Amino acid sequence: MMGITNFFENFLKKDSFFINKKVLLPTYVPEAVIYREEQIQEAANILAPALRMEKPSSLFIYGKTGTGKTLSVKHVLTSMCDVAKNNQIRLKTVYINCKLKRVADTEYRLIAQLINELGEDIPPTGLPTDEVYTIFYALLDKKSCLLLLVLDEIDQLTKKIGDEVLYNLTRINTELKNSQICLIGISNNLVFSENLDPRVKSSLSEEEIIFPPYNALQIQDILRKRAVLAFKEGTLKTGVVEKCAAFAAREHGDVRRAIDLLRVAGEIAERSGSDTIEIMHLDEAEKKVEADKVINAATNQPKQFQAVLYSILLLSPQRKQFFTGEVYDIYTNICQRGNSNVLTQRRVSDILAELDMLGIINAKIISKGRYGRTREIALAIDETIVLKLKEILEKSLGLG
DNA sequence: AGGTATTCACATGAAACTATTCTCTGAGTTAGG
DNA sequence: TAACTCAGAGAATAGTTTCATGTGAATACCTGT
Repeated sequence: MMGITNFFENFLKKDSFFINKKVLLPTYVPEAVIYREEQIQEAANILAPALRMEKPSSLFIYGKTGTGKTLSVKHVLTSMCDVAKNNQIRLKTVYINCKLKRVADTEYRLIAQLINELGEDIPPTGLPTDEVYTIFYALLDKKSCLLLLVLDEIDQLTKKIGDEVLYNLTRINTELKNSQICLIGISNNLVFSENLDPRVKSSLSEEEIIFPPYNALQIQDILRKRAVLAFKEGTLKTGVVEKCAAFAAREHGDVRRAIDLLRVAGEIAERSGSDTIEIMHLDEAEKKVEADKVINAATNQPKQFQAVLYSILLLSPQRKQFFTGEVYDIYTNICQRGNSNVLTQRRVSDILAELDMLGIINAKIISKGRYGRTREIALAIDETIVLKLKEILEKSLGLG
């Protein structure tokens, strides 16, 4: 009893070396966006007509994850909103992330979310989709404003439900009397528009901006800027920022990851009772971030999915690589043992593809000639994670 | 030997089905006038 | 008669099944030398 109280006392007394941890969270929007001035200016040029209530060209933004796309767009939009407010311009901006599960990842939910943003409530299900459209039209027209609609991770949306939604959204303008809508799409996928309906493509990507990855030096600068705000002076050992940046630069310049890494390193250092953040903590953070990612992905999946993953884990210590059929056999066994029903091989094949996407396995389709065509599967995660993951899955699946 | 043709073991696609969650509608019921 | 309840029809969605078609190359099967 005393021990734990002491712990809390000490915890309070020993002031944290975080000044403001929020700065390192992905939701943080910094005052200034550095190394993106060019792109921001270009976007501003394209969107500026909106302030005169003229519909700007629709805009498409490409770039890998963590290259500042979302941040830059948000930055531009907030300043536009400020100006609009000062000058009583009826400009509205809506930002929607299409990847968010149960928020905007289907046609119905996307429109429902839009209606929500305009300040109206809509039931989560039960209504026909075209009725939702009608409500949206009416609502938007009533507002008589210019709407700048940002669809983040738009590639995820079209991959899942096709491009009909986008077509409908671009067509809206011809139906509206008092309002206009301007689409701004953000995509991680550089060849996204290739497999789009040509009608949609032409009306959606009138203008395009490409965000190149940051290089290591730029990442360093960005990290330092944040670190100054987040940590007390002198808590960050030299070399930590450099290593963090180098690591991110290797991974196509993903700053978000780098910042995340820095935060986790800080947390680990704090918990271990150290006064400074060492490179050692960074290494540990790297492992933890990776492990968390995998474990999160796995636990959020349905039972059957977990069963497939579990059979792969069982199979992997014996052999470096194996094939779909072998996984399926083991999986069938597990299901029978766990008394759950067995999925078809067709479905398992899809699950394997998903596991590949999540980066938990490496699957390559190979042909073994006379002996068929199949996926060559290898586990892509660290040994230490495997044990942990195995435990979690066993518990979740109710296996002894 | 050299060239086709087969054939395996899945992959990949499309459509359709199932269970669940939710709304809306309208018939039947209730309570009050 | 107005308000209330409650079953049933209809939607959206996730997860899956069914049916159909595709596919790369190691082997089997020819062919002519």
